[in-house]
Amino acid sequence: MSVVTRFAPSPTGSLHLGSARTALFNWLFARHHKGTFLLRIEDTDRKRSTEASIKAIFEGLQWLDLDWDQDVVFQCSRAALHAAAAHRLVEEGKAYYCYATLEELENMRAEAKAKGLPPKYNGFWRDRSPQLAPSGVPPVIRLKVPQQGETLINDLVQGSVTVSNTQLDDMVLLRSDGTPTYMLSVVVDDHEADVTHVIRGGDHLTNTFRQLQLYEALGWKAPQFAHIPLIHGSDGAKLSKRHGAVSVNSYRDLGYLQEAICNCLLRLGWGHGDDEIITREQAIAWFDIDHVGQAPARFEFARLDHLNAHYMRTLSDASLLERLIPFLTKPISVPLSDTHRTRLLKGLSGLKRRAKTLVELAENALPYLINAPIPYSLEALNVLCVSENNALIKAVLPLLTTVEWTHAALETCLRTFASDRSIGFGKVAQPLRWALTGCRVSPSIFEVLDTLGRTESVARLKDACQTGEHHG
RNA sequence: GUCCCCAUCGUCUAGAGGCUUAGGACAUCGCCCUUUCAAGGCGGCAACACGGGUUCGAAUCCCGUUGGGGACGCCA
Repeated sequence: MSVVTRFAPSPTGSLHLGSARTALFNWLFARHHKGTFLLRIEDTDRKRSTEASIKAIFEGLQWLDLDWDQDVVFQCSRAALHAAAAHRLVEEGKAYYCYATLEELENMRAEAKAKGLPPKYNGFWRDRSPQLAPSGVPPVIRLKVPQQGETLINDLVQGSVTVSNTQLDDMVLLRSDGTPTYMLSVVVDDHEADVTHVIRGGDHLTNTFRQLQLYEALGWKAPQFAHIPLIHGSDGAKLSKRHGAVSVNSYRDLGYLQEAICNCLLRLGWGHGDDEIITREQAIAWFDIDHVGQAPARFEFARLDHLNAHYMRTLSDASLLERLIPFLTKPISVPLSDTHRTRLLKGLSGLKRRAKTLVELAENALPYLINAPIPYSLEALNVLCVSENNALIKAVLPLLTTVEWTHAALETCLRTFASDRSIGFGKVAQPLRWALTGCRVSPSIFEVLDTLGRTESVARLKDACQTGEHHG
């Protein structure tokens, strides 16, 4: 039988990093086995589901390049089918109407807890005749879960996990307003879609005991389960909003590449020998759940930064530029002109080695995106107004008007200039750097000159001399 | 409170009883390169949580302890 996996997020927020990894694992498993990867939006909680979340989830998945097969299924559109399953179980005597109020339930749990028992519904209406139902209380439908024996999960990641059925309570299948709960919908929909492998976060492990009971009651074969360990923050607790950026969309806005995010997520809880940089193709070829670890993994930025820097460096300049453009318009707040685009493309190879994120890259690119006269910070002015520096720049200027404008020629010219005066090259380069970029650090000075071009470079240097004199 | 799960360098991991003096990567530290900052190269520091078994032999199997995490909704 061909593999069918699914990613089934609830649209109550943007795509969480942990959910993204779940999606990635499901996607990879399906692609590896040449199976099917489905997307289902679990919007049975009408109060908390939002259009914005649905949009964010689609965006996130598309950005990560995780494509799904077949149409998206919106779970609430199938509510009638779910309700029918619940009513069938009532008819078969496997489920029943329960009239307990919210207050009563709260009391039951408190009472059980006080006695050192698991906090659960006590089965009050399990064997009572509905004739005794109080008037005006709309009932829920609960599953009759056997109270003897135990339930076993043969989990593909966690191994066999057993729980005593006394821990399980008669869960609600249909709410008093007639809408299905997650427990019911998930089972019905996974069954209808012929899902073969349910790969999801470890926080669902205990739900699986309940869902297994439901499969049993409905007389359906349960899929295989694989509960992957959760992603934790640097403090060891389940990754959540208080750890800072948590949605994939926010990582995109922080300037991370989808390749880096996927590679990073893939290596959280899974490994393939000594391989660290793993392409999409390799991931598909190598990924399988038997190598997924059982321990939760901490997410830390350092690794993501490193991977991101790597992927930025290896991307072609042309495609990196395309990804960089959305980050550029912010600081310069004007559309990219052709001159700037050409300049940037030329300077990108030196720039991309010096940044961890697109945001950082955009910041460093700023000197290429402005024209003389460029703004000088107080720190820059302090360098430029030193008379030796000013004189040095003045002395270099005539050379620059005649030298052949190539990286190699510029290098020869400036190095000769320095050695003729018996000064270290740094003494020449650093004032020039301040004058040309307004910054303490930049790519190689020859590269900066080459990238800016003769006209712009000379203009900046002339302006720097004037500005320096003025402040001196 | 009840139940379930987990445990190799600071972090992510390799490890399927002898191939292990426990390997790689990130981070960190040092050196080289060098016009700044990076990148790159070379090297250093650094782990099998603890205690019992099983076995000729255990990071690997079993039990316990400790520590961490997760779940206990008419949320998903």
